[in-house]
This record gives sequence, C-alpha cells and structure tokens, in this order.
Amino acid sequence: MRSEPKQKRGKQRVEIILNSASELFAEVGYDNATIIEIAARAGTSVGSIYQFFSNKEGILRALVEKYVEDVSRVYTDIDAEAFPSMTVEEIMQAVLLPLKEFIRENRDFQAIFSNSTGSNLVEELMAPINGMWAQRTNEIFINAYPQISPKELKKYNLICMTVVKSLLGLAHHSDDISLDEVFEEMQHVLVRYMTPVFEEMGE
Amino acid sequence: MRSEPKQKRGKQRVEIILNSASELFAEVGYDNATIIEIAARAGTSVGSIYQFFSNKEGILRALVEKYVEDVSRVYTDIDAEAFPSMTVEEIMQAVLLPLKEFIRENRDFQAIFSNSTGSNLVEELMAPINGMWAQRTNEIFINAYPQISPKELKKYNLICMTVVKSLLGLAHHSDDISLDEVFEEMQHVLVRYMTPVFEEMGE
DNA sequence: TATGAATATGAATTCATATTCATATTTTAC
DNA sequence: GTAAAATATGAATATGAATTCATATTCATA
Repeated sequence: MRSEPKQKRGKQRVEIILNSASELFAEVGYDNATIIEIAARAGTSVGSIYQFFSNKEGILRALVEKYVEDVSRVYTDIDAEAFPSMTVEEIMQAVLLPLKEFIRENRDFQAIFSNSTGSNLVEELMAPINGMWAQRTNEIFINAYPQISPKELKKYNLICMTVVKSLLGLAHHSDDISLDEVFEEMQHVLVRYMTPVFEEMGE
Repeated sequence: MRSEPKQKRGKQRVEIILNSASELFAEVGYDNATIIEIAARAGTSVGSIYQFFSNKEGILRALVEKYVEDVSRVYTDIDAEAFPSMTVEEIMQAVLLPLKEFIRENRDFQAIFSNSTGSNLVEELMAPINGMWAQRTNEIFINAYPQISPKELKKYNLICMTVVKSLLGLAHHSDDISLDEVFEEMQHVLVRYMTPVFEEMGE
C-alpha cells in the first residue's frame, strides 16, 4: 500500500475499494478487471485508489493478505496425529469440511483464483498457499497410511488436489449444481478413488 | 483470414505463423502472447502476419478450425448403441482412449486452452466444442444406463467432464506425472466414482 | 475559524501492444 | 524481359488501460 488511511473516511474508502475489487476480480478475473471499473463500483475516482494503493497489484496483494490468515487456519486446525485410526470417509470428511466452511465464507476468494488462471501475478501469489495446502494434505496421507510409499502418496495427493480445485471452480461457474452438491460429489469422488488404493496397500 | 495465400511461399508462411502462434499460445496463453513475439518466432515481420490474418483473433480462429475437425471426430466415432452391454470400465475406456490419442497428437491444442482460462475469446471459441463433447458423453451415459434419470446423469456427466478437463491440465503443467499416468488415474477416478452409482441404480 | 494534513478528483501522461501503411522485394504470367 | 500480383518489412499510428499530478475539498485540531 502507498499509504495507510489515517481518518475514518479513509479506512472506509479502503474497505469499499477492497470489496469492489474483490467482487470485480471474482467476476471477470484479475487481468480483465480495470482500475476505472473498480473506482466506478466503489463510487470513487481512480485517484483515490492510488491515494492508498501503489498500483493494481497492491490491491490484489492486500486482498490475499486479508484471506491468507483464514486459509492457513483451515489446514493447521486439523490434527494429523488422529488419522491412522480413521476410515477413508472420515479422513476426507475431516479435510473437506473445514474447506467447505472457508469457501462458504469466502466465495470471492475462491472465485478470484478460479477466474484468474493465466495471470502470472495470481499464480505467484497463490503458489505459497497451494504449497502449504499440498504439504498439509500430504502429511495427512502419510500419517494415515504409513505403509504406502511417499512417492505414491504424493501422486494421489496431486490427483486429489486437482480434482478438488476443479470442482470448486465448477461450483462457482455452474448454475446447474450447488456448492453443497459439489462437496457431496467431491467427497464421493475422493473416497471411492482412494479406498481401493488404501485397502490394497493396507492388508 | 484477411487473404488466402496464393503462392507456395505464402502458404508456407501461413503454416509457420500458425505453428509459432500455436506454440506461443500454448506456453503463455492467448492473452499474454504478443504479435511481435509470434512474428519473431516465425522469423518474419508483423506486417506479414497482417498480410494473411486480419488480427490476432484471426490467428486463434484459424488454429481452432484446424483442430475442430479432429476434435469432433474423437466423439462421433464412438458408437453409443453399443454401450448398454458394456461395463463401467469398458464405457470409460471407450471414451478416454480416443481422447488420449487426440491429446497425444495435439498437445498444443490442449495446452492453449488449459493456459488461456480467463480469455473471453478462448472461452467463446471453446464453448461449442465443450458443448458438443458434453452432449456426446451425456448420450453415452443415457444409452448405457436408461434406468437412471437424465437429470442425475447430467450431474454425473458434469462432474466427470470437470475432472477430465482438470486432469488434462495437470498433465500439461506438472513434471511430476506423465500423460500416461494421468490417463491411468483418470480412468480409476471415473470408474470408481461411477461404479456405485450404476450398480445401485441398475439392480 | 484558521491552518495543515488527509482525502478526492479526473484530465493528462505513460506505456505496452495491436494494427496500418508506404515502400521494397519476389514471384508469376505473358 | 517486363508488368502485375503477391509477399515482405518495420516505422508510424491507434488504442486502451495503468499511473501521475495539479488542483479542490474535507477533516482534525488549536
């Protein structure tokens, strides 16, 4: 940010700008969003945006900062130790439920990243978050199924994460299916995919 | 296209331009590709590109036209009538195998669309292709499992298509997993996901 | 209520990229 | 061999979006 708002008016303006930007980024993606449109939606002028943010990138960075704390909590709250005794259903449930809560409360966040593939900046800002997530779910898999080789588990983790991300995107884009339905099917896909893997190796 | 090439020289130039553009679009996405870079890669000048193509969009349209015939053949070759007697494995195999062949021979095509999410033009050009695909696989499902309601089948089709598309993208982006491996896992994901659905309803 | 700091404004500027155009070269057809 | 058509070139221009900046207004504080 170029300068922190000092007055109540400024703080409000920054809030409004962030909300408008979040909304617009979610609708059209980061690259397709223009500063003029953000200003228009925020009921302000481009100058006021640059009063507080050094550039368009700064707006996105501020948004990511706002969200990133919540994002990491989604995964760190989970106790990996508990997993060896759980069934595949329970493991997936334990991973997907907090994610669902987060998505429900941060629809824009999900939409921004689902609509901004191809933006180098967005990819860059998401990389650490994705990395954190991948590492966390990988730990969970390793804890739950120590008898399977880490290399195999990494592959399954990759597949599962890809499926999850794409179905989250589907929930956002399609009017034919609700978020709840998507999560229900997501759970089915993952459980049914992983069950034979774990059973076979677990015997 | 602005004008068809008349001479051998022109036809060659158009070919080279299309190949260079296809490559670049695949690498960085349609929006991030510049005409200057396409010209540089094609060893020609921007003027020569505009000799044959009316604009950047025209290059993409020409590429899509080149591919679209092959794409549709992937699906129309499949005989939907044969499906009622097939197992889930066989159905998925029958759908995925031709797709795999197509992808193998048209890596760029897949990459362009996997790297150009967020481009309005690319979405627009892909819409009919995706629609055709969705309709075709939906028909296959309906033929194979007439006892399941079309509405349900549509939902499963949506989920399956989303999974397939995302895993194709994974194959392109990740160095950790090969195209063959991706297709193997894709087959597992789909078969395991759909088997309980079909068994339950089929009894 | 006066003064400086904070905030607001949008026209002007910058900048990157698409597109055009005047001009040059090569090929074709007679 | 030569004129017309086709193709080639890249500097000039057009375009649109990000960013700046001179100027105006509002707020906090004495």
